[in-house]
Amino acid sequence: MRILVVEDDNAVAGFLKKGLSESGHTVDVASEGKQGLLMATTEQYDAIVLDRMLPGVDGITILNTLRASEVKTPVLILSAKNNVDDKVKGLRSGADDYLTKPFAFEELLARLDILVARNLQTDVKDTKLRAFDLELDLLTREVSRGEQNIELQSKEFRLLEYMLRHKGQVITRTMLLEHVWDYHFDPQTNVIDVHISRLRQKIDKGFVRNIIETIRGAGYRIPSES
Amino acid sequence: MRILVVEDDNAVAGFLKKGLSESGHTVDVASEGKQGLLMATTEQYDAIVLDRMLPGVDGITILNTLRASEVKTPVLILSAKNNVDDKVKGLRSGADDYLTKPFAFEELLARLDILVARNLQTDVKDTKLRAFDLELDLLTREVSRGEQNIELQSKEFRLLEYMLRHKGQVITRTMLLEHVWDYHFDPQTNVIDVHISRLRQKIDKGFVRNIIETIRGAGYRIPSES
DNA sequence: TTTGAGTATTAAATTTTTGTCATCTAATAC
DNA sequence: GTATTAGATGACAAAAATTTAATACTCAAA
Repeated sequence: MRILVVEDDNAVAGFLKKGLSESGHTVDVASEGKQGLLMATTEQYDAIVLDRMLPGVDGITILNTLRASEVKTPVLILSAKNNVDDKVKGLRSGADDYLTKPFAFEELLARLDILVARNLQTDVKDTKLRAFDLELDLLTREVSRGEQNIELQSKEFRLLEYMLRHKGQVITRTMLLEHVWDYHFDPQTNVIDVHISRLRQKIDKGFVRNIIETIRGAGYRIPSES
Repeated sequence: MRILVVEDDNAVAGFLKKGLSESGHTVDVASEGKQGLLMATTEQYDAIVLDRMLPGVDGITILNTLRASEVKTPVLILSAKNNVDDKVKGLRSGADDYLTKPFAFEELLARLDILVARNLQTDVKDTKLRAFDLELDLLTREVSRGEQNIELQSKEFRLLEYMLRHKGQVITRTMLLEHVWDYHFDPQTNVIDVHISRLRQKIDKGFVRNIIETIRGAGYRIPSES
């Protein structure tokens, strides 16, 4: 479990790092707000422990910025302020928990565990696959590119789903035959080429950026990002 | 938002009921552990506020029983005990939050809101529809009854999905024409009857309990429970 | 620049799915 | 008990999706 601690007080930061590490977690420490924000947005953490009072910025401001940029990592605020208004304000800003100093390390650990367990549960079920402005919703079976809705046949849908799940890698015809067609032999025809062609007519025709690339001599690919 | 308060101290219970009601919530109070357990398992709540110290039973015991019987309603434990071991024990038993008396009502409210919001998020993403031992997974498009896997055509799948989403109510042919076939007129044929028949062959044939009931003169129904 | 292998596209053939119709069965009212 | 109506089902027809096959295009090496 990977945890980011944003805390300027070296004593507290050290204490947290030591304790969390001993409990088997990986810990990164940011001693400054801006640095913490950067790390939180660029790296992937299971939870963030955020000090309320940081030099320069307020912890709440960081939290707001974080939530505004779609980062959903659970945040536990740590604060010396023990008055109700501050607590409520912290909780209402999108924090998932709020603990006042001094605190018992055991309690912090228990609370972090709960936050992470909850989040895992939720995380598991992202029902959408994406590439550029193309979106495929596994639940509703809707596919769209930009604003436009696209109707796909069931084979086309499965083909696109498989390719999106393997975004970034080269997908050979054999892979597609095995996993989309369930053929465990070579049908000696160009079924796949035909389906790729039809799929392209629907998702790439009229757009500048093509979703499906041809890798000559190997197969196809949907590039990872930009 | 519907909240169950399990609290033996009348003063506290009254305070909570008044405050939560004023914030627009519906509140039920149980002054005894056993009663609380019964209400929590038979009724549907958005959150439970559970006193740690109840006459007779311990709050933790109730919590354990609740979780053992698959009740996932978020629980906030309220306690006079402010020592770390107790807190940790409470949190580790499956509570979602732990607040010590005396507490500020505003903080309780903020914490309850977080719990409920979280839970709603999670709830939304249940990708399975069920009736008796029949299960339909919207994500993988797999349908099974008991141990057995069932292959459905896309129309059959949509038909079954619609019926499961309206489990318990009578489903008229007009409803099915509108929502599964997208016909906004009467095709004057028995398309639906034929599809129901085919669906039944797949999901009901060979089983004692039928999933799809005929409501003569009205339509069909999948009964709610047992 | 030419050539050939690899890929794209179109049209036709085939298979699968969906819909229609006629007949059979079951339920309810008379 | 019989008649009448609503629903169930099997066989066939229509429509739609998928596959094959023929042909055109593209890229890169000789």
